Amino acid sequence: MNGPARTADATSFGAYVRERREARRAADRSYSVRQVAARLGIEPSYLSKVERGQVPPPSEDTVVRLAEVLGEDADVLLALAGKVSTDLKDVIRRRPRLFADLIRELRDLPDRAVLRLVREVRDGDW
Amino acid sequence: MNGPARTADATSFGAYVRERREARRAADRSYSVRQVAARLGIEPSYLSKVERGQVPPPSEDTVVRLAEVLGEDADVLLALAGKVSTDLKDVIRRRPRLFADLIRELRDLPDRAVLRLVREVRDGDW
DNA sequence: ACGATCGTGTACTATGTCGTACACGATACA
DNA sequence: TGTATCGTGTACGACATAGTACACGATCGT
Repeated sequence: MNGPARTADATSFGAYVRERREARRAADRSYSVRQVAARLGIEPSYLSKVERGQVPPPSEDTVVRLAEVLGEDADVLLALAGKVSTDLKDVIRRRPRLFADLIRELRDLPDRAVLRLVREVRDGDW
Repeated sequence: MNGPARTADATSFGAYVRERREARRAADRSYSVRQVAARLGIEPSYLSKVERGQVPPPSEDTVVRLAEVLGEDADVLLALAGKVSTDLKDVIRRRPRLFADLIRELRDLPDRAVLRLVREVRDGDW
Protein backbone atom coordinates (compact mmCIF):
# COMPACT_ATOMS: atom_id res chain seq x y z
CA MET A 1 0.00 0.00 0.00
CA ASN A 2 1.31 3.41 -0.93
CA GLY A 3 1.43 5.82 1.97
CA PRO A 4 0.71 9.55 1.73
CA ALA A 5 4.45 10.24 1.59
CA ARG A 6 4.27 9.44 -2.10
CA THR A 7 1.80 12.15 -2.99
CA ALA A 8 3.05 15.13 -4.90
CA ASP A 9 4.02 18.22 -3.00
CA ALA A 10 1.05 20.41 -3.77
CA THR A 11 2.68 23.29 -1.92
CA SER A 12 5.90 23.51 -3.91
CA PHE A 13 4.10 23.08 -7.23
CA GLY A 14 1.62 25.80 -6.37
CA ALA A 15 4.25 28.14 -5.00
CA TYR A 16 6.33 27.76 -8.13
CA VAL A 17 3.39 28.44 -10.43
CA ARG A 18 2.37 31.46 -8.41
CA GLU A 19 5.88 32.84 -8.45
CA ARG A 20 6.19 32.37 -12.22
CA ARG A 21 2.78 33.84 -12.93
CA GLU A 22 3.45 36.86 -10.73
CA ALA A 23 6.76 37.40 -12.51
CA ARG A 24 4.96 37.45 -15.85
CA ARG A 25 2.35 39.72 -14.39
CA ALA A 26 4.90 42.37 -13.50
CA ALA A 27 5.46 42.88 -17.23
CA ASP A 28 1.97 42.03 -18.48
CA ARG A 29 -1.16 42.80 -16.45
CA SER A 30 -3.08 40.10 -18.27
CA TYR A 31 -1.41 37.40 -16.17
CA SER A 32 -3.98 37.59 -13.39
CA VAL A 33 -5.36 34.42 -11.84
CA ARG A 34 -8.62 35.03 -13.67
CA GLN A 35 -7.18 35.60 -17.10
CA VAL A 36 -4.65 32.80 -16.94
CA ALA A 37 -7.40 30.46 -15.75
CA ALA A 38 -9.51 31.59 -18.70
CA ARG A 39 -6.67 30.74 -21.10
CA LEU A 40 -6.35 27.33 -19.51
CA GLY A 41 -10.07 26.75 -19.62
CA ILE A 42 -10.43 26.27 -15.86
CA GLU A 43 -12.17 28.15 -13.08
CA PRO A 44 -10.24 31.01 -11.42
CA SER A 45 -11.07 29.72 -7.97
CA TYR A 46 -9.53 26.38 -8.89
CA LEU A 47 -6.29 27.93 -10.11
CA SER A 48 -6.21 30.02 -6.94
CA LYS A 49 -6.47 26.92 -4.81
CA VAL A 50 -3.84 25.14 -6.88
CA GLU A 51 -1.38 28.00 -6.43
CA ARG A 52 -1.89 28.01 -2.68
CA GLY A 53 -1.51 24.24 -2.46
CA GLN A 54 -5.01 23.90 -1.15
CA VAL A 55 -5.68 21.16 -3.71
CA PRO A 56 -3.30 18.77 -5.45
CA PRO A 57 -1.74 19.75 -8.80
CA PRO A 58 -4.09 19.53 -11.80
CA SER A 59 -4.22 16.82 -14.45
CA GLU A 60 -1.38 16.26 -16.89
CA ASP A 61 -3.20 18.11 -19.69
CA THR A 62 -3.81 21.14 -17.53
CA VAL A 63 -0.23 21.22 -16.28
CA VAL A 64 1.05 21.09 -19.87
CA ARG A 65 -1.22 23.97 -20.92
CA LEU A 66 -0.07 25.88 -17.84
CA ALA A 67 3.54 25.37 -18.87
CA GLU A 68 2.75 26.75 -22.33
CA VAL A 69 0.97 29.79 -20.95
CA LEU A 70 3.78 30.53 -18.51
CA GLY A 71 6.59 29.71 -20.93
CA GLU A 72 7.93 27.00 -18.66
CA ASP A 73 9.35 23.57 -19.43
CA ALA A 74 6.48 21.08 -19.40
CA ASP A 75 8.59 18.18 -18.10
CA VAL A 76 9.83 20.25 -15.20
CA LEU A 77 6.38 21.48 -14.27
CA LEU A 78 5.01 17.95 -14.54
CA ALA A 79 7.82 16.75 -12.28
CA LEU A 80 6.88 19.36 -9.68
CA ALA A 81 3.33 18.08 -10.01
CA GLY A 82 4.62 14.59 -9.23
CA LYS A 83 3.86 13.37 -12.73
CA VAL A 84 5.69 12.07 -15.79
CA SER A 85 4.60 12.92 -19.31
CA THR A 86 2.50 10.21 -20.95
CA ASP A 87 4.68 10.14 -24.05
CA LEU A 88 7.74 9.30 -21.92
CA LYS A 89 5.82 6.56 -20.16
CA ASP A 90 4.81 5.22 -23.56
CA VAL A 91 8.43 4.89 -24.59
CA ILE A 92 9.13 2.78 -21.51
CA ARG A 93 5.94 0.77 -21.90
CA ARG A 94 6.83 -0.27 -25.42
CA ARG A 95 10.21 -1.71 -24.46
CA PRO A 96 10.05 -2.16 -20.70
CA ARG A 97 13.02 -4.43 -20.20
CA LEU A 98 15.32 -2.26 -22.23
CA PHE A 99 14.33 1.07 -20.76
CA ALA A 100 13.79 -0.12 -17.21
CA ASP A 101 17.34 -1.47 -17.17
CA LEU A 102 18.81 1.64 -18.70
CA ILE A 103 17.06 4.06 -16.36
CA ARG A 104 17.95 2.05 -13.26
CA GLU A 105 21.52 1.92 -14.47
CA LEU A 106 21.59 5.70 -14.76
CA ARG A 107 19.69 6.42 -11.57
CA ASP A 108 22.68 7.19 -9.43
CA LEU A 109 25.02 8.64 -12.00
CA PRO A 110 25.84 12.34 -11.78
CA ASP A 111 24.17 14.79 -14.16
CA ARG A 112 27.32 15.19 -16.20
CA ALA A 113 27.52 11.49 -17.02
CA VAL A 114 23.91 11.37 -18.20
CA LEU A 115 24.41 14.56 -20.15
CA ARG A 116 27.45 13.09 -21.84
CA LEU A 117 25.32 10.13 -22.87
CA VAL A 118 22.62 12.35 -24.33
CA ARG A 119 25.18 14.20 -26.42
CA GLU A 120 26.86 11.01 -27.49
CA VAL A 121 23.59 9.62 -28.79
CA ARG A 122 22.60 12.87 -30.43
CA ASP A 123 25.88 13.38 -32.24
CA GLY A 124 26.98 9.85 -33.01
CA ASP A 125 25.47 7.71 -35.78
CA TRP A 126 23.46 5.22 -33.78
CA MET B 1 -23.30 -0.49 -12.33
CA ASN B 2 -19.92 -1.24 -13.77
CA GLY B 3 -19.08 1.11 -16.60
CA PRO B 4 -17.42 0.41 -19.94
CA ALA B 5 -14.19 -0.89 -18.47
CA ARG B 6 -13.16 -2.33 -21.82
CA THR B 7 -9.69 -1.50 -23.03
CA ALA B 8 -7.43 -3.45 -25.34
CA ASP B 9 -5.04 -3.37 -22.41
CA ALA B 10 -7.32 -5.29 -20.10
CA THR B 11 -7.71 -8.08 -22.62
CA SER B 12 -4.05 -8.65 -23.48
CA PHE B 13 -2.92 -8.25 -19.89
CA GLY B 14 -5.52 -10.69 -18.65
CA ALA B 15 -4.86 -13.21 -21.40
CA TYR B 16 -1.15 -13.14 -20.68
CA VAL B 17 -1.65 -13.63 -16.95
CA ARG B 18 -4.05 -16.48 -17.52
CA GLU B 19 -1.68 -18.19 -19.92
CA ARG B 20 1.24 -17.87 -17.51
CA ARG B 21 -0.76 -19.04 -14.54
CA GLU B 22 -2.12 -22.06 -16.45
CA ALA B 23 1.41 -22.93 -17.52
CA ARG B 24 2.50 -22.93 -13.89
CA ARG B 25 -0.55 -24.90 -12.98
CA ALA B 26 0.39 -27.76 -15.29
CA ALA B 27 3.37 -28.44 -13.03
CA ASP B 28 1.90 -27.32 -9.72
CA ARG B 29 -1.78 -27.73 -8.92
CA SER B 30 -1.62 -24.93 -6.37
CA TYR B 31 -1.71 -22.31 -9.13
CA SER B 32 -5.47 -22.16 -9.25
CA VAL B 33 -7.28 -18.84 -9.50
CA ARG B 34 -8.31 -19.20 -5.89
CA GLN B 35 -4.91 -20.02 -4.45
CA VAL B 36 -3.04 -17.46 -6.48
CA ALA B 37 -5.59 -14.84 -5.45
CA ALA B 38 -5.07 -15.88 -1.84
CA ARG B 39 -1.30 -15.38 -2.20
CA LEU B 40 -1.92 -11.94 -3.69
CA GLY B 41 -4.38 -11.03 -0.99
CA ILE B 42 -7.25 -10.40 -3.39
CA GLU B 43 -10.60 -12.03 -4.05
CA PRO B 44 -10.69 -14.99 -6.46
CA SER B 45 -13.60 -13.52 -8.38
CA TYR B 46 -11.58 -10.36 -8.95
CA LEU B 47 -8.58 -12.24 -10.33
CA SER B 48 -10.95 -14.22 -12.53
CA LYS B 49 -12.39 -11.02 -13.97
CA VAL B 50 -8.92 -9.55 -14.46
CA GLU B 51 -7.77 -12.62 -16.39
CA ARG B 52 -10.77 -12.45 -18.68
CA GLY B 53 -10.33 -8.72 -19.26
CA GLN B 54 -13.67 -8.00 -17.71
CA VAL B 55 -12.10 -5.31 -15.55
CA PRO B 56 -8.98 -3.20 -16.10
CA PRO B 57 -5.62 -4.44 -14.80
CA PRO B 58 -5.11 -4.10 -11.03
CA SER B 59 -3.07 -1.49 -9.18
CA GLU B 60 0.69 -1.29 -9.50
CA ASP B 61 1.22 -3.05 -6.17
CA THR B 62 -1.00 -5.94 -7.12
CA VAL B 63 0.60 -6.31 -10.54
CA VAL B 64 4.03 -6.44 -8.92
CA ARG B 65 2.95 -9.12 -6.46
CA LEU B 66 1.41 -11.03 -9.36
CA ALA B 67 4.72 -10.88 -11.21
CA GLU B 68 6.49 -12.29 -8.15
CA VAL B 69 4.01 -15.12 -7.74
CA LEU B 70 4.17 -16.04 -11.42
CA GLY B 71 7.92 -15.56 -11.72
CA GLU B 72 7.48 -12.92 -14.40
CA ASP B 73 9.33 -9.66 -15.01
CA ALA B 74 7.52 -6.92 -13.09
CA ASP B 75 8.35 -4.19 -15.60
CA VAL B 76 6.98 -6.27 -18.47
CA LEU B 77 3.79 -7.12 -16.61
CA LEU B 78 3.35 -3.49 -15.62
CA ALA B 79 3.82 -2.48 -19.24
CA LEU B 80 1.09 -4.89 -20.30
CA ALA B 81 -1.06 -3.30 -17.62
CA GLY B 82 -0.39 0.10 -19.23
CA LYS B 83 1.68 1.24 -16.27
CA VAL B 84 5.25 2.24 -15.46
CA SER B 85 6.89 1.37 -12.16
CA THR B 86 6.82 4.19 -9.63
CA ASP B 87 10.54 3.93 -8.96
CA LEU B 88 11.28 4.56 -12.66
CA LYS B 89 8.96 7.54 -12.68
CA ASP B 90 10.78 8.82 -9.60
CA VAL B 91 14.09 8.77 -11.44
CA ILE B 92 12.62 10.92 -14.19
CA ARG B 93 10.85 13.22 -11.74
CA ARG B 94 14.07 14.00 -9.93
CA ARG B 95 15.90 15.13 -13.05
CA PRO B 96 13.18 15.76 -15.62
CA ARG B 97 15.15 17.78 -18.14
CA LEU B 98 17.98 15.28 -18.25
CA PHE B 99 15.91 12.12 -18.47
CA ALA B 100 13.16 13.53 -20.67
CA ASP B 101 15.77 14.52 -23.23
CA LEU B 102 17.57 11.21 -23.06
CA ILE B 103 14.46 9.08 -23.38
CA ARG B 104 13.10 11.11 -26.29
CA GLU B 105 16.50 10.81 -27.95
CA LEU B 106 16.36 7.04 -27.63
CA ARG B 107 12.71 6.63 -28.53
CA ASP B 108 13.25 5.65 -32.15
CA LEU B 109 16.56 3.87 -31.88
CA PRO B 110 16.59 0.12 -32.45
CA ASP B 111 16.83 -2.25 -29.49
CA ARG B 112 20.41 -3.08 -30.27
CA ALA B 113 21.52 0.53 -29.97
CA VAL B 114 19.82 0.99 -26.60
CA LEU B 115 21.19 -2.32 -25.41
CA ARG B 116 24.69 -1.27 -26.41
CA LEU B 117 24.23 1.86 -24.31
CA VAL B 118 23.09 -0.13 -21.28
CA ARG B 119 26.15 -2.35 -21.51
CA GLU B 120 28.43 0.58 -22.06
CA VAL B 121 27.20 2.26 -18.90
CA ARG B 122 27.27 -0.95 -16.91
CA ASP B 123 30.77 -1.94 -17.89
CA GLY B 124 32.50 1.39 -18.29
CA ASP B 125 33.64 3.53 -15.41
CA TRP B 126 31.07 6.26 -15.43
C1' DA C 1 -20.84 -40.96 -3.60
C1' DC C 2 -19.76 -36.89 -1.65
C1' DG C 3 -17.15 -33.26 0.40
C1' DA C 4 -13.52 -30.12 -0.93
C1' DT C 5 -12.13 -27.19 -4.26
C1' DC C 6 -12.93 -24.89 -8.49
C1' DG C 7 -14.17 -20.72 -11.63
C1' DT C 8 -17.37 -17.15 -12.14
C1' DG C 9 -21.87 -14.09 -11.93
C1' DT C 10 -24.10 -10.32 -9.49
C1' DA C 11 -24.22 -6.66 -6.41
C1' DC C 12 -22.12 -3.20 -3.94
C1' DT C 13 -18.67 0.37 -2.10
C1' DA C 14 -14.79 3.31 -0.42
C1' DT C 15 -11.56 6.52 -1.95
C1' DG C 16 -9.31 9.42 -5.29
C1' DT C 17 -9.16 12.59 -9.23
C1' DC C 18 -10.37 16.71 -11.26
C1' DG C 19 -12.65 19.76 -11.44
C1' DT C 20 -17.50 23.45 -11.66
C1' DA C 21 -20.75 27.00 -9.80
C1' DC C 22 -21.55 30.94 -7.47
C1' DA C 23 -21.07 34.47 -4.16
C1' DC C 24 -18.44 37.70 -1.52
C1' DG C 25 -15.67 41.61 -0.13
C1' DA C 26 -11.32 43.99 -1.63
C1' DT C 27 -8.82 46.67 -5.07
C1' DA C 28 -7.81 49.37 -9.18
C1' DC C 29 -8.57 52.99 -12.18
C1' DA C 30 -10.89 56.37 -15.34
C1' DT D 1 -17.30 57.68 -7.19
C1' DG D 2 -18.77 53.97 -9.38
C1' DT D 3 -17.91 49.90 -11.98
C1' DA D 4 -14.81 46.54 -13.74
C1' DT D 5 -11.74 43.36 -12.29
C1' DC D 6 -9.52 40.97 -8.71
C1' DG D 7 -8.53 36.82 -5.47
C1' DT D 8 -10.72 33.51 -2.74
C1' DG D 9 -14.34 30.85 0.35
C1' DT D 10 -17.94 27.34 0.37
C1' DA D 11 -20.50 23.78 -1.59
C1' DC D 12 -21.07 20.29 -4.68
C1' DG D 13 -20.51 16.63 -8.43
C1' DA D 14 -19.17 13.36 -12.23
C1' DC D 15 -16.34 9.78 -13.24
C1' DA D 16 -12.36 6.61 -12.44
C1' DT D 17 -9.91 3.28 -9.60
C1' DA D 18 -9.51 -0.76 -7.13
C1' DG D 19 -11.32 -3.56 -5.26
C1' DT D 20 -14.96 -6.77 -1.51
C1' DA D 21 -18.75 -10.04 -0.36
C1' DC D 22 -21.28 -13.86 -1.25
C1' DA D 23 -23.64 -17.31 -3.72
C1' DC D 24 -23.98 -20.70 -7.34
C1' DG D 25 -23.32 -24.78 -10.08
C1' DA D 26 -19.39 -27.53 -11.99
C1' DT D 27 -15.64 -30.70 -11.19
C1' DC D 28 -11.99 -33.35 -8.86
C1' DG D 29 -10.10 -36.63 -5.73
C1' DT D 30 -10.72 -40.44 -2.60
